[in-house]
Amino acid sequence: MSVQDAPSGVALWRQVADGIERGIADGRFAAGEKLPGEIEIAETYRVNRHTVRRALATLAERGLVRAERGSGTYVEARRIAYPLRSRTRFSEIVGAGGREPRGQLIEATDDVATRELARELGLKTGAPLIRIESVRLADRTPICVSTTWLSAERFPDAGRIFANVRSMTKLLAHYGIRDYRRTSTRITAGIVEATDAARLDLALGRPILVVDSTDVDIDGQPLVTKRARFAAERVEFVVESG
Amino acid sequence: MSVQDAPSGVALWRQVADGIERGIADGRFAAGEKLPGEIEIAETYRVNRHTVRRALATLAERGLVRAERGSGTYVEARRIAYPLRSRTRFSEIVGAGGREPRGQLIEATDDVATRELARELGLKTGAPLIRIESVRLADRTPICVSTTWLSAERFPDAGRIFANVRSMTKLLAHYGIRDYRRTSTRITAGIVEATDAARLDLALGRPILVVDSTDVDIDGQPLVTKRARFAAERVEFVVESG
DNA sequence: TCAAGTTGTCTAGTATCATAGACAACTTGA
DNA sequence: TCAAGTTGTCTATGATACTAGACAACTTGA
Repeated sequence: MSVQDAPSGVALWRQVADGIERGIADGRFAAGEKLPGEIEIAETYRVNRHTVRRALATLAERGLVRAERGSGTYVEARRIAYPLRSRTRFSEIVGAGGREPRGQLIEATDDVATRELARELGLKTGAPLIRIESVRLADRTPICVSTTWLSAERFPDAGRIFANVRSMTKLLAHYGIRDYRRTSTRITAGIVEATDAARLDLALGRPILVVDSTDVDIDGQPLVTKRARFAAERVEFVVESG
Repeated sequence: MSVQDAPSGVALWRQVADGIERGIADGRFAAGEKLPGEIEIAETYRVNRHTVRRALATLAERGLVRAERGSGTYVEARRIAYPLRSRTRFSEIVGAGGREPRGQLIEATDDVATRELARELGLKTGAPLIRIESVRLADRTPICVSTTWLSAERFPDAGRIFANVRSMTKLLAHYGIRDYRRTSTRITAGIVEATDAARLDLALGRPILVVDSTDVDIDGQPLVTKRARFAAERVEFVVESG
């Protein structure tokens, strides 16, 4: 960072990494292509080569690029990079500034906990739940459909409230929950089902990525659990540690 | 940061500041309301009180909160906080991860440079320009309409290309421009005109914020200049130094 | 074979980040 | 008036970020 700049709170290597990742995401650096050399990148961003190396190291760790000694660094990613952090919520991915984007609600209905859901939410099998179905778009292209379950006892009227606020963060805030984090993200794959195929505008028989995740409050108490189904041909997950 | 966490590249004080700002933006902390005490915030985020103080200091510097010694810290912001950084571009505000959002194109036409536009773009009066009209939404609410001018000589066919890529970053990338920054952001106010009122879904006679800005490439060469008109009752600008 | 260009790995120094503790200055309400 | 709670300021310490320079190891193409 130059001396005269006010500290942004975002490390330089992170700014460089984000810049390169943006370049990959919007196609300036195509899959398989060679990135500019570390020295050139350092000059572009006006930082030290070591800072560039740190940025590239994080991208390599996440599988977005691959460094070849003596040759160069190459782009590995092929689809939309979809970061999964321990604090991931859609409003954070899309960031501050504008209002948070909203999952498009399909329906909210009552449900009861299977043994799986009960274990995930720390409830008893058969406990009353609220089930929310929603779809998420990027550039008007459906990216995923997801099902969210909450305890109907802890969050009475959650379906009606979600229909109004249409945001999980606001829904939780309505119950006094200021902050929460994600635990136990599990990723599998499958074949799209008919209803999901229609919602995703996807042909029958196409592969999907299935993501099961649970959000807990700051004390570790489970709040909501979700199963999201992504069109595999449109996204690529990048799991981060932080 | 706890010892076991991987470094995120985002300073703790910045994470706390972003969290509080998000709380202000989505209404968890209403205007005029008192924030939790510094010690309580520190416990919520599990950081030192000094770290919280640094976060609050940046928010205070930007006018979002106001600290009163012996009493507490109070929320000042009233509308959507719209950060204006020297590197502001919409894709950065909205962040990485999803695809970048796109300004909704209204029309792209030919134009010629007035003396004002010529000075801003480093061209001669009467030079051929391309004018792009677009509207920007947040949660389906129109936030601003903007007019963008580019040199028709330097960026031939820019209107047609923008109609395809619908993104200023991609448009510039198409001409080999990897990086650019914003200079000379000027903010004034006015009364909405009829065409803008319709596009903003705003009643006639309502106030607007007018933002004139110019983006330059990494060598300081002017690329594009814009005039954006914001519905004043929906946004609040926060000019940052970085 | 060899030169040029690339990534990998050291050392070292400065600035910032984050924690920790203590106390002052001030406001509020009992 | 006074106690409790708040923000403001100071010192101190260790960890991390960033820069700087040098050189090794390797790939590519002439």
